[in-house]
Amino acid sequence: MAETVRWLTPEEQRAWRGFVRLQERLGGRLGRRLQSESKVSSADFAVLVHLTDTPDGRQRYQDLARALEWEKSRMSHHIARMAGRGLVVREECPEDGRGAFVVITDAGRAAIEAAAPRHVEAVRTLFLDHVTPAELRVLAELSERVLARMDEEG
Amino acid sequence: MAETVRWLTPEEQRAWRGFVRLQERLGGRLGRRLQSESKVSSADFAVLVHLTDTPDGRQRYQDLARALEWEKSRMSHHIARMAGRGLVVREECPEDGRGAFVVITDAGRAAIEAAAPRHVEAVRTLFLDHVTPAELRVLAELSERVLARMDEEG
DNA sequence: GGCACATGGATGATCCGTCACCCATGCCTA
DNA sequence: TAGGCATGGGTGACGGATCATCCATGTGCC
Repeated sequence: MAETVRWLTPEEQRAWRGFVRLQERLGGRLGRRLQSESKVSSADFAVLVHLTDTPDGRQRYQDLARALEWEKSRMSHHIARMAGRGLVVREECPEDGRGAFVVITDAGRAAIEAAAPRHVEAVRTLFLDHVTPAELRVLAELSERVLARMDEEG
Repeated sequence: MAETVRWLTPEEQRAWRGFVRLQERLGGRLGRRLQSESKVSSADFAVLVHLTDTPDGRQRYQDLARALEWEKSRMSHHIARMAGRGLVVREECPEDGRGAFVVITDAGRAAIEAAAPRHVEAVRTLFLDHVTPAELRVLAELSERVLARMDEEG
């Protein structure tokens, strides 16, 4: 029971706390803006973006789940809610009796087309406008490196 | 309706997406570790940290809410749950009939003392170990600047 | 004192995410 | 072809966060 805890140094604390707070507050604001301006949540938005990335606006549950790094359970629940609001529909998969597709509807397309410009604008005014290109590069590299480590470890 | 949306450049996308993902996955892992190893959530942990920062382990709901940047409603619900698990107790405030204190219990102290070393260790191995001091400085400055802007605007 | 308004907190509804588990289909091998 | 495991997805219960609303107490002002 060697009590050798390496507590955070002041600089480490400053960076870590700042990062955590930034994440919380930025995420909160962006989500609330999206919701109130366009009636879609951040999660809805992410799904719709991925669906519009494919030519026919259709994707397998699992592919979507992998792309967004969501659990299949979350995907299932979330798609059910989105389907309830008419943003997407569920479709059976002919080739694989187990599988299913998520397909964006016209209403879904309308929703994301309305939401996207406002969302991008919000990301700019809340975040990007206050960060230099050099800082942005550091942030990107750092994020990718840490994410890669997490992938390796599992 | 001038359609002049300034979409994100590739570098902006890279940084923004990386940042968002990092936040999601890091937060997820840390939370799950805390929960499974020590039976407290990230939110519990934050509350307990702030309580142990005061000499007698007691703080007003509202002060706690301001320190953590939580809504009073969230604080109320969360403290109720923590009280149910015996980590804190609620106490009436003699000077102000409306107010109340949150007080950490022995079980609460035990919980955070058990959780803190593991949590710090996890923050190190998952994040700090893969970030240079220079990057950390950039991250701290950037976070504080953006947070300050958000404060100004309201 | 009596009114309006502010403050501190509680509550119930609703949405979201996770966990544990279930079920059906597909696949592979004995 | 039967048994067993893997895969794709669904479900219910629960903890968690937010919103709108409510209630009691405090405060300022006429």
